[in-house]
Amino acid sequence: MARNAAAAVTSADVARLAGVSRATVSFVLNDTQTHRVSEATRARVLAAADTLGYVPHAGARALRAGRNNLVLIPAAVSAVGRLVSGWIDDLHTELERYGYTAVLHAGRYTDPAAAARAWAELRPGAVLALDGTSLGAAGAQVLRRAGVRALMALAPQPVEGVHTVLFDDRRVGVCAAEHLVARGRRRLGVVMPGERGLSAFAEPRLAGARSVAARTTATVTPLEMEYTHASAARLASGWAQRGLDGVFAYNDEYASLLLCVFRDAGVDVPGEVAVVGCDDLVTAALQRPALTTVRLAVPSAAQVAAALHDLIETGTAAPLPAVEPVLVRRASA
Amino acid sequence: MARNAAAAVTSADVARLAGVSRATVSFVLNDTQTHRVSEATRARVLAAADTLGYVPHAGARALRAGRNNLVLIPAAVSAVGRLVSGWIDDLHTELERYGYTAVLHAGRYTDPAAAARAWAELRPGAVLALDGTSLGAAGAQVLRRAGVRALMALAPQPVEGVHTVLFDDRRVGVCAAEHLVARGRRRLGVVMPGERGLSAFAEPRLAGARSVAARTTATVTPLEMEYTHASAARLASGWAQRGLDGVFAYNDEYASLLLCVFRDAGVDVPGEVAVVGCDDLVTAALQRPALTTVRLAVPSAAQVAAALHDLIETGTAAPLPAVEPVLVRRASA
DNA sequence: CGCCTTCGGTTACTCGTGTAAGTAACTCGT
DNA sequence: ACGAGTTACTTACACGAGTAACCGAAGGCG
Repeated sequence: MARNAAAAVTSADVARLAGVSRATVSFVLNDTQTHRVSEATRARVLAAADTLGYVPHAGARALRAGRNNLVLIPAAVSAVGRLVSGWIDDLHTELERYGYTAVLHAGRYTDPAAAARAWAELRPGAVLALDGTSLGAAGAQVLRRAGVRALMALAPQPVEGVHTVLFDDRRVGVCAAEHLVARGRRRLGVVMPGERGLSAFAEPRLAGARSVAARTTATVTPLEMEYTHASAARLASGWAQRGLDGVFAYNDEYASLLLCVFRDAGVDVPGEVAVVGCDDLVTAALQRPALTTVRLAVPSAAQVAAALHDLIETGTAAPLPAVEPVLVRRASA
Repeated sequence: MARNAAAAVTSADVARLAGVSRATVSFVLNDTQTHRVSEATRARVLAAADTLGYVPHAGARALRAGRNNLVLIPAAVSAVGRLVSGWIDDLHTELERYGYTAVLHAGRYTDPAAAARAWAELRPGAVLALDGTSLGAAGAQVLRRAGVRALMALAPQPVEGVHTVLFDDRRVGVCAAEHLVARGRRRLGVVMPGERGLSAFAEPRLAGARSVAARTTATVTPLEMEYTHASAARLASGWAQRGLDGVFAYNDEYASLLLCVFRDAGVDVPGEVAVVGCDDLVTAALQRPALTTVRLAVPSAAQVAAALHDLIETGTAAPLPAVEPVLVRRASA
């Protein structure tokens, strides 16, 4: 296998084989309208490119054009729940329609500025941050200076220089906690998941629940929990002495896990403890007891793709509707 | 907001501000050992880079160096189950240690060659395909010609030019079907999920189950199913007239969904129908009845990262152990 | 004083593309 | 027959970064 010998094939190779100049190759392959090429040479060029297996160099193209067609979505895969995974796939498809290449990247960075620098190196056309904290005003400035045209983020309040889709995780916590309080619960637990990348969502949800407690007679206790049977079982086994009568379980997956270990430990739901999840996953309605949950209405992938395209092309886009948490009441709370 | 005016800051800007040549900037920022720079100017350069918020242009660097530090993982997010999502995050971290930037990308391509071309445009240092079909010999050649150094894939048999980790989804189907047959089941159903990107896994699993049927008295019926309550309920409601006594449910998530709708429809598990999942997720053991499943032992993220690094640097790497399916027996089958 | 090193820097070329500007050949209208 | 216009292509440069080769000044040594 002549790996090193077989250097990457460039448009110059295609030009040589087709017996034309490199410029002509470029005109043909990009279908440039301002220049005409005879059908004969056009065919020769296409044939040459095909036999050589020519693929343009995105880096070189980005260098020349000053931007590329990447859309970077910084997010840890495990932080992408079932709720958004389908949505992200749809977004891929929508963006492809505009000619963009969507890409997911989950680095483990010490601070937001370092993360922004790493993203900026790729010179993406757009950056779409799904959590509220990873793209702040400072990071936005770094990316802008690096020539990134479109910055979009889900965030609790408008960020300077970023097209913000308003979404406050605190309101999720408020929504869940208010429901629990309305159902007569006073000693609330809030699950804090251990998985990577989730604290950015979990912390504000906890804060939201606390704000509800502050204006009522309720109390809030954070409950550290890994997404493992052992960790959940540990929580359930010592449940009696905690004396909690309501739990907001971060999301439906954690909630389902809790329902299982509560059942095994003989803790009655919703009798002894009411449970609220989040995301309204397919399985939520199928749990026994059926899971009360918070549904999040996210703008459609098509809307987001269109907005990103506008941002890249014109620098501005119509504001997108805010994400509203809606309580879906079922049997568990 | 002076978006267009504020052109991207380059190393030339840094050089100007620091009062040195661009070469010196490059030597300082890359800490080049072969050239010495006085402490004074080194400090000036670093300060200038910092105040300007300079970030190198990955494309330009890739152009010059002939390769970049990207590791491309082509996979749809929704096809990445809970099983591998944590693994992929770990892989991100491990690769970062070597200085690589891992990136996930899920395009919807008409054929594998088109997909390979799209990936090749980015000129990644490595491509890691997690499903057996997306990276064939033809795609490998395209990528090789584009200068991609490391190609790695999970595949049922060695692929020309690709560092293959042997993993045959058919064996998953065999493993599940053999267990069902051993438990006395003869009329088997195999769930074929509707989600994007899953057919690459589901088809061979079905084939594996069929091969078991072929050498026994059992029959196999494919069951089209979406990951929705409605689709699952439809399957459960017409269950009696199908006359099936065993199901391999593709994975644990589909299996859990099935268990729920079977329970609601009054279909007894495992009495009337035995159910086998796959992946051995956290929730599998917690289902009622506890879910029998197939566990897949994947090489560690650290092992894979090391192998990719070796491939990029030296062109060869030690073979990784094959992925073995292991049946985990519980109550549902 | 002449010659060799070392230090600290610069100049100049390269990577692969896209495109503005230029050019050679051919057609056409009067 | 000759400028004008059209067609079909080429030449030349820019994008941002890395680095081999070069270069002047200072220091060391006989």
